[in-house]
Amino acid sequence: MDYNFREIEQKWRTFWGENKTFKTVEDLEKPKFYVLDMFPYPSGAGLHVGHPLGYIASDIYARYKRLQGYNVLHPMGYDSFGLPAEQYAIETGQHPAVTTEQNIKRYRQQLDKIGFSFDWDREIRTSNPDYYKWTQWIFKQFFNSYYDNKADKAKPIGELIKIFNEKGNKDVDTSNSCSIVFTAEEWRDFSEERQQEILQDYRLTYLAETWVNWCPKLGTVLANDEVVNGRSVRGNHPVVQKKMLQWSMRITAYAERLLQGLEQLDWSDAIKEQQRNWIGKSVGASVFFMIDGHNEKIEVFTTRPDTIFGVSFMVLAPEHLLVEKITTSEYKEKVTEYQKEASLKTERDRQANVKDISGEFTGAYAIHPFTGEKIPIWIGDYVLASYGTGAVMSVPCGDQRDWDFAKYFNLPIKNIFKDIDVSEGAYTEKDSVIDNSDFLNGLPYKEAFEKAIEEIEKRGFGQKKINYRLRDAVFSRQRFWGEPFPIYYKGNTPYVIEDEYLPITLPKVDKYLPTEDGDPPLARAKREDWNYFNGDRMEYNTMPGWAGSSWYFVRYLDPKNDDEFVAKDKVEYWKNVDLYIGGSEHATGHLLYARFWTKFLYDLGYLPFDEPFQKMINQGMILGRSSLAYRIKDSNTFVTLSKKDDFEASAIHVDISLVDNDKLNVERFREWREEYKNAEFITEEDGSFICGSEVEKMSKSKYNVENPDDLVERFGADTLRMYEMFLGPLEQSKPWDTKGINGVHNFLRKFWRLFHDKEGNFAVSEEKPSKESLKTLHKTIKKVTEDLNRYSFNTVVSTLMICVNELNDQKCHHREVLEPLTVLISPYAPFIAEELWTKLGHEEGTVSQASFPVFEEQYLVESSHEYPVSFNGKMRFKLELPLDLAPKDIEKVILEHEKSQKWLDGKIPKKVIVVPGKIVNVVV
RNA sequence: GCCUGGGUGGCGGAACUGGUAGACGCGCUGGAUUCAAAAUCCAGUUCCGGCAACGGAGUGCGGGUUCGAUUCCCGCCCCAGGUACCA
Repeated sequence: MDYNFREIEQKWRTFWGENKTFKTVEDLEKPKFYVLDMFPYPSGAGLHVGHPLGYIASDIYARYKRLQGYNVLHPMGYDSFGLPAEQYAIETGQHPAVTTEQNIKRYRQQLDKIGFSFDWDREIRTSNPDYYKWTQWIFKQFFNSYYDNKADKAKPIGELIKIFNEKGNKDVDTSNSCSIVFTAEEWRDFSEERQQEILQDYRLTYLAETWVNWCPKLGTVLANDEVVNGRSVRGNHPVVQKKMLQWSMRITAYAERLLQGLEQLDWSDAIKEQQRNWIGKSVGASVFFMIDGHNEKIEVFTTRPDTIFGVSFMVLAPEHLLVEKITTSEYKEKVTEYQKEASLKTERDRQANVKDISGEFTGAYAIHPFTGEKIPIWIGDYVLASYGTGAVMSVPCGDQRDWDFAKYFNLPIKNIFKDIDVSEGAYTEKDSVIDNSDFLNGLPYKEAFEKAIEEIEKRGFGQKKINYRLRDAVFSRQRFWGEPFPIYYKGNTPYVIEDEYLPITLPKVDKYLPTEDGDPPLARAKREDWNYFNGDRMEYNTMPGWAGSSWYFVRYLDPKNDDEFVAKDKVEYWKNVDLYIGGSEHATGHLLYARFWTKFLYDLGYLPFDEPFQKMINQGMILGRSSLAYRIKDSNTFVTLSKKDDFEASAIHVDISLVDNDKLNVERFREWREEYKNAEFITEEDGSFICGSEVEKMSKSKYNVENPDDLVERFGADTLRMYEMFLGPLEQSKPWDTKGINGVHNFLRKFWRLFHDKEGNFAVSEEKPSKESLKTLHKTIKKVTEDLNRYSFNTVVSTLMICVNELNDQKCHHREVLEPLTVLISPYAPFIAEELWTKLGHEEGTVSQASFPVFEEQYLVESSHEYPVSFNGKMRFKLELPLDLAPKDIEKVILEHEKSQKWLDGKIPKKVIVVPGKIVNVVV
């Protein structure tokens, strides 16, 4: 019997499904291992060959760990709230739940074909009320918590209220946005509404007026990472700035812990660095400058307090609140004009004109805190209102932007660096010695930095300060297809809904669009459409896409629990994810938010770990290889690749199924589309038409998409799995090439043939295999184990190929070799392995319950080694020598060898290096 | 600009801690089988010279350390991803 992969794969797919082979239960006897994929959004387009890449790798690893005796948790689910389903609903009136359900069905079918060992009993969907009940519950925990800076953790808001009642807010050290100070008496006298308003400033999720990225076309707010170059990532629509009352998450309270936590994670440097940059910690000082003739001061943030004596002017952002107050009448007109211009500029324009220097003098002066000098105050749009305090102390000798500004407006440039020339530009290195700076003179950077802060604090015009670029995360979306908030309003005051009424399910609406007043779609629901209603109105916003994905990895541990988001004993057993595989595009979104929520739930004692994903691998993208035909301008004539430069021709994407090895099937091309029916061709000399090619993203519009279903049908899932791994290192982006899949398919057939005779009968020998075959086997076990341990999935495939090639040459058909080899290959090619495992006589279990073979040194012991002999580092010949030969004797044998004579050419070698068991190098 | 990766045959890639560069696969060339094709099998395939034995060059470029460098160090070029008036 030949290798009938279709029959075999169908058989085992059914078997695994019926027997729930990969169902996982807690087992305290076994060590746990949690392997997780980033769960997909089930889009209508289905999967292309790039999607399963990460899933295949994680599945291989999950199967490998299982064979090693671990209790492996390997679940899958769907991030099923999202914009595409909603857009489709707007267009067709179809409820997003319906389309989502259909898409999930299709995803499941495609996934099942590939033979993943997921425990489908643990499947979750973020849009399922059983699931989002707990997303709402977690939101409530954020609402009911504040951040205690002293304890460096979140605590119940009740504790804070108690403190307010007893002592007011004077001494509390929290992460907050409260700008007033009150006593206990005052607190108690506040109205309920006022108290709630103040508490908002302390809660870890709170309502606040915020500048948001508003996308008019999508009718929603977008997160910063959903906007690129002033346009929405989804749909590429323009995005403008708008002020709205929004729910926010106080992620800034966790900035330092999110930064520190990275140290202990086994993630790529690139991702860690991205998160570090995103958090953007800078250490410096906050300094106050009095304004001459006003009872006002300007607060600036600087990372270079050591250069404070170099300040020769100040610049405020055009939007800065003090500008109105301090501008003198003489300069009023110009300043107002400049402010107007700046406000009209979009963020994009400001970025595009980095080189254009602009600004206006306000007519006002600040007083230098140390020297008492009068410093002119300017406004300029290179200072951003949204960062720091929106004001800078300008030190032209130490900052290039300040230097440029000073040069342009002819402002003084005071040099405070010893022996450094600043006439051509600012000196931004930190290796100089301070000069011209009173008490800082003669100090190097680090000492001057500390000394400056010390003096600033001592004299009371500022303090050391740490600034973060990270902003609180906006948590409201004006969409329908998301989690409703567990919130109702009395007047303008929000109240959370009691646990017993959760989940608050999505109400029925007549349309999925905003109302005429611009309220979100949920405002369309009538009172009776809600499964719970209280107060004057319900919250109309829904949660953002990242809400459900910020904690889903926990729900897999206990997916059906209706009393808790996860049971204590389950989370104690499984803990966090040991291996997480997914794309790197989530670096500053999902991966940051999930870490934030985990730390928060850890603070409240709900989770026994504070980092969700211990080890992460980011798989690269599989790119498509597009085929291009060149059409001569204004004609229907196409020209073959080698002659295209003789014409004025433009490239047209051709469906890759019409092209074989760059050769276009001209007949089928004519049939492909009506417009090419009468196409003419200028061919190569041999009459063939050759296409050009380009490596780019897989997309329908480029006709370069390969569908995994087709490949499974033609070659089998085992072949597809192995080939995707064989393409190259997992993390790397690489082009897809369907041609190469044959090589892997042939390998599996060769492997199958080791177990069968010429007639196709199962024929495995019970005799003792040769020493050589055992050596091949154990060499392979060793390499495969090592490679899997370092996640080198591609080289494992090569190793297995080499092994099968060698066994084939050795005519090895022995059980003692083939049985362990079957287990070895099973993580990659589970279907064929199951079939052969059964044939080998294991009727009882499946190969997934076998034990991973362990390599034995004894089979690899060599008595001799083929020494490469180099002369001056260049390998010239090889010589087989016993391994127990002493280096001195090796040297002797080599030098006396006839081939050496030629290279020595009568000369005496200067030096002979013998590395026993490795190489010999002769220096002439 | 800054940060993080990376640059090896016609292509994807291998070489894990400095020790035979190009494993494995694709493609290509030749041969066997076949009426023919597909499939399969065998041989060859880094480049240059040579029928060959063999010789020379060679891991983006230039330099260095070393008996020996794809691997380590210095300078530069190019590609990909991220990020940006962040004070």
